[in-house]
Amino acid sequence: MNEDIPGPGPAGAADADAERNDFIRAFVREDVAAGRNGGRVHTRFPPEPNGYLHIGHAKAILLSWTVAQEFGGKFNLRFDDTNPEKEDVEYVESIKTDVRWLGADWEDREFHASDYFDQLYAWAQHLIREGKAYICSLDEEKIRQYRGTVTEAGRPSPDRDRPAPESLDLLERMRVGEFPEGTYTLRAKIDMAHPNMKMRDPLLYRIRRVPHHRTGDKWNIYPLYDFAHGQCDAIEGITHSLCSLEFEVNRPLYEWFIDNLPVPCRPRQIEFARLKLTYTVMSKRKLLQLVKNGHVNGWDDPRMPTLCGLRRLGYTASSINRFAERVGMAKRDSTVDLDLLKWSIREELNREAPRVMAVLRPLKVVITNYPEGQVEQIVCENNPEDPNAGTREVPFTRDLYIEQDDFREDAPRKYFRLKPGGEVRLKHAYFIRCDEIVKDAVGAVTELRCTYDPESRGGSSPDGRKVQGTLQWVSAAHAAKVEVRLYDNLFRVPFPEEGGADFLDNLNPDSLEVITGALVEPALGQVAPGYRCQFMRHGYFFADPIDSRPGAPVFNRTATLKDSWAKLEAGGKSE
RNA sequence: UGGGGCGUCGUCAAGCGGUAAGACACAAGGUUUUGGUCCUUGCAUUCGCGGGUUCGAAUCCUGCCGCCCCAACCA
Repeated sequence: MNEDIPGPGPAGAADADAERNDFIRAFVREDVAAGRNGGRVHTRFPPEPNGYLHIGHAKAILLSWTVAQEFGGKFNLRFDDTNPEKEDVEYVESIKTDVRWLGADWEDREFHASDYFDQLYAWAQHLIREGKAYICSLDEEKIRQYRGTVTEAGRPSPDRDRPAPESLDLLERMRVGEFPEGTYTLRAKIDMAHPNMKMRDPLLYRIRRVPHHRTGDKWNIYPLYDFAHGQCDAIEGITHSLCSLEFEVNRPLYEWFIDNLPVPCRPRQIEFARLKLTYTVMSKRKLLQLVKNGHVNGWDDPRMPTLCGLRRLGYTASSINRFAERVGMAKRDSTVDLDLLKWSIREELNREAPRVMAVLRPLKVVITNYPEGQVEQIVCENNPEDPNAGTREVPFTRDLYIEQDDFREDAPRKYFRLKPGGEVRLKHAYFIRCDEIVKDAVGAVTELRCTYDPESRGGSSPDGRKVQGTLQWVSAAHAAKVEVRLYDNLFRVPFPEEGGADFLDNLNPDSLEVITGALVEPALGQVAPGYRCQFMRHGYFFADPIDSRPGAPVFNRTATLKDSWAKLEAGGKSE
């Protein structure tokens, strides 16, 4: 790496957390105090390997992980792979990468629900022998009809009292593949009139004559979520099974299995509100649609709320940890303001990211009274927030570029930047005054002819005169040309589906602007992928790990800086 | 409308009978060689609504109202 350039930004480890308190931790504390499960705490994150993890999963992962940490317990990663039709190994690796990136450590405890298929099958047989499960021959449509509705009780299946030996035999034959899909199911015998629909003889196994990504063609039947989840928890010695609110209605069933099976442990399920964010969508189905329809460039497109997308945008794991902490934990359906997420990365990068100068839309400036051919090395501080960040040298010459936005021929009263006859400071360098505007045939400004004050070297004048504006700049002869990608919110409205709208209709057409001719200070052209910095007065940027090439980094805008000038002007208060 | 859950600032979220934390956002000042950061100040006389209990309620009781989840051989 070029020595002129300050070191890379923060890599992103989770930082030590302040004391947290929420209803889940209160329950756990209670359980530990009461000595339940021997006072152990053991949590797990159970993703289904059918998609990429998003920021909502981060909240769940970090909850289980930090709870385990705080109570001196353990944390497992378990793939909930009971539906071979939807799941694939493709997703397993990305999920592991993302969980690891967040800092959650499952050590050697990576499990799969499919690891327990034999045990689950044995427990299914156990239930049949106990008279608590039976093979049902109703088809899908009939099962639905017999189940009743939320206001009417269901009716018992005609097979409800099938003798255990017969059910046992049928189950075995289902397993070995004697029957086509849909012909039989295994159901628990609970209560067809139960007010909780989940308790009306729920299905335990269905026939699926498809290979599984881990067990191959060993099985022709696969357990359903309810029959797998709690038992898997119990097998792993999980004490606290933390999941989102929609599983609240499944809890009585979860407990029914724990109560009726000789399981080795008594896990407790506790539900919390899943994370929703403004200006985005979170469901796997919709994210998949964005990818499949080409609205974004893949799961790791920096506009996606996926963890790989956020990582590629330039978010650090520590900023996401802090975000999750700040969001809090409760049971209320809620939608967090995207600004809170953005703030979590800005706050960190403000502290740690080196400042550099970049001109996104260049406007030529010639310093007419500066000697031609002269090159001065200007000393620039790397980070005003960090005295230890040191300095670097940036070349200054007669021909420079500044930002087009930083010059205005007809400037409003509160415009502090360069205007005809006006004076500004070039950051760390000199005061310059605009003397002359050069325009092309159609009247567009192509060049500014300015004079500098040699006495103002370093950016301040001995006579104490003040300038209101400070601009970043680059030397025309030395600047490196790079590609910059300006990312903005994926959707143009906070609630893309509000009022029954199709979320695709609310995509933000300006969510990505690619700038190919940005000019940056010379050393920045040699930066390694993954480099983080602040482009002064623009925002925080991240050298894209995928599209950057040696000597040709591509910079993704992670977050903008707050822009109170834009706000002023938009509010019509700039006069 | 059968069951389950939830309603505290624009958005999250503390509070658990003793008189409304904090964060983000927002607003107004100050500092500033980033119109960034930072600092100061402001921002719920009120806790979905109505009754009741109490010396005292966001917290207890009660009746409404609203929102979410459950009728996949998905998780």
